[in-house]
Amino acid sequence: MLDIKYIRDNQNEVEQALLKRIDKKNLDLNKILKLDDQRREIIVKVDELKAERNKFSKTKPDAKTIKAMKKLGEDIKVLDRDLNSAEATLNEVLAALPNIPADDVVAGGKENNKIIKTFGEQTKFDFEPKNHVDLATDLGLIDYERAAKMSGAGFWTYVGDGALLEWALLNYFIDFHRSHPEYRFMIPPYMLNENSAYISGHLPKFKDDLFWAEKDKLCFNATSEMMLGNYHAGEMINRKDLPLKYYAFSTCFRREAGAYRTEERGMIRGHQFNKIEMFQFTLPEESWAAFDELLDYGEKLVEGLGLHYNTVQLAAGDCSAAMAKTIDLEVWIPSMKGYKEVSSVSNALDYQARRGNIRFKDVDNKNKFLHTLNASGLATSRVFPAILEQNQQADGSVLIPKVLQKYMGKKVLKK
RNA sequence: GGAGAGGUGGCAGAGUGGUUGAAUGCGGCACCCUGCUAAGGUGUUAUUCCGUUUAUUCGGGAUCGAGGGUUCGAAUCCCUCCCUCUCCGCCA
Repeated sequence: MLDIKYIRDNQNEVEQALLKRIDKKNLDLNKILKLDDQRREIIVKVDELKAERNKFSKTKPDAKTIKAMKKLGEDIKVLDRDLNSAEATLNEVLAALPNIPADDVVAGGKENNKIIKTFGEQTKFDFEPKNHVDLATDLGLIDYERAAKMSGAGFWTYVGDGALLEWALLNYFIDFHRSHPEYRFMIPPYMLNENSAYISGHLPKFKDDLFWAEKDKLCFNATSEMMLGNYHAGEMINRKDLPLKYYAFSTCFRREAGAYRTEERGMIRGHQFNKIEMFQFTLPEESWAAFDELLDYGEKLVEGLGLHYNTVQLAAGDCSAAMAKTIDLEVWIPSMKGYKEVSSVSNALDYQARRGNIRFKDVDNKNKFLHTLNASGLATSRVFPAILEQNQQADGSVLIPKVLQKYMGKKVLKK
């Protein structure tokens, strides 16, 4: 959520910045400011009437005044209703506006994304490489068929060494984060209520992409970012307690309605996957340094596995709406001849904090919104296939990355 | 799921229809005093919106879990919902 006052005072700058990420035809700040004018007009009127009423409500009024006040009360009620609907309308259009992109974020969509770092190189095979679905099936790591039988397409079951590899990855991630003790480990609930999903910015936009427990009005989290962002919602954080750094494990659930393409079968895009998420609540002046830290940690995690990946700075139009800047880590999947996101490092500035009303008392004694950042650290569902495909051998076996060997008690996955 | 109790300022805790944004205590902050200083005194101490001013200020509105209602007037009465606690039931 952007600050209406800021838009009021900086209409041109806001407009220019937003045009980097959305189409002119979808942007009408004049309409928003007009709604704001209407809102404030009503406030002035209704406040005047209420002041009048309050004058007489301090003591017992006489019969004549009571009659007059009754009329006044009715007028107030009407104006209050007008005000409520004016505010609701304004909020709706305001909430639909995306965040203002950071200065160094270029305009345009996906086509303007830029690789800013490459680690390793594309694997050269002197044999016909398999895709990860065949590898996982042949090695007995993943059972797609029985998972589909139990739960439907888009689910899979980790089996034997497959389950151990998944577990090893999570342990590797967690051990890495444990070496930074200022980060606290969290295991949040995996279901959340509508209000929380709204605050995290996933409602109303992603309503159809979430799984719902209709009867209980709860949805399954699609990323623990939804939970971590809400963790301090409505709170006033002590300045000296900032930054607050967390990493959380959660299983994530996504309907991925209509998202399937044949090349994305297997584990690339599923209804359920595991992820460790990093999250920070910071002082405004410190959020870009925090961003660099999160990016560094994400990169180290992928590099530790020895996987070839690119660091990609997203153009404004490709960042999700709440984010001022996003850098993706994309790992090489040989069979797809493409790179798939394993981590997304983002700074929301005060956009999420405003929505969730998360503030701190600053040195000037004013309450201000803090900044929120998140980054995967990491999602296993893209790393797992990358390991299988990048590390496969001519005989169909797969070398286990060195850092995972101690969790698995072996160095190779074979039949 | 049933029955009961409760949700008030940073915390504890008064307040059951009218100068109550809210007593009192604790905590915080500022100043003062004091040669027994981990003491004493005085003052101050919520958020947010609108208007005005824009270094500052001033005027007004709203907020006692949330939303609605009754009333000239609601922290206080009524309804719905959420949450906490106690007891009972259920518990793959």
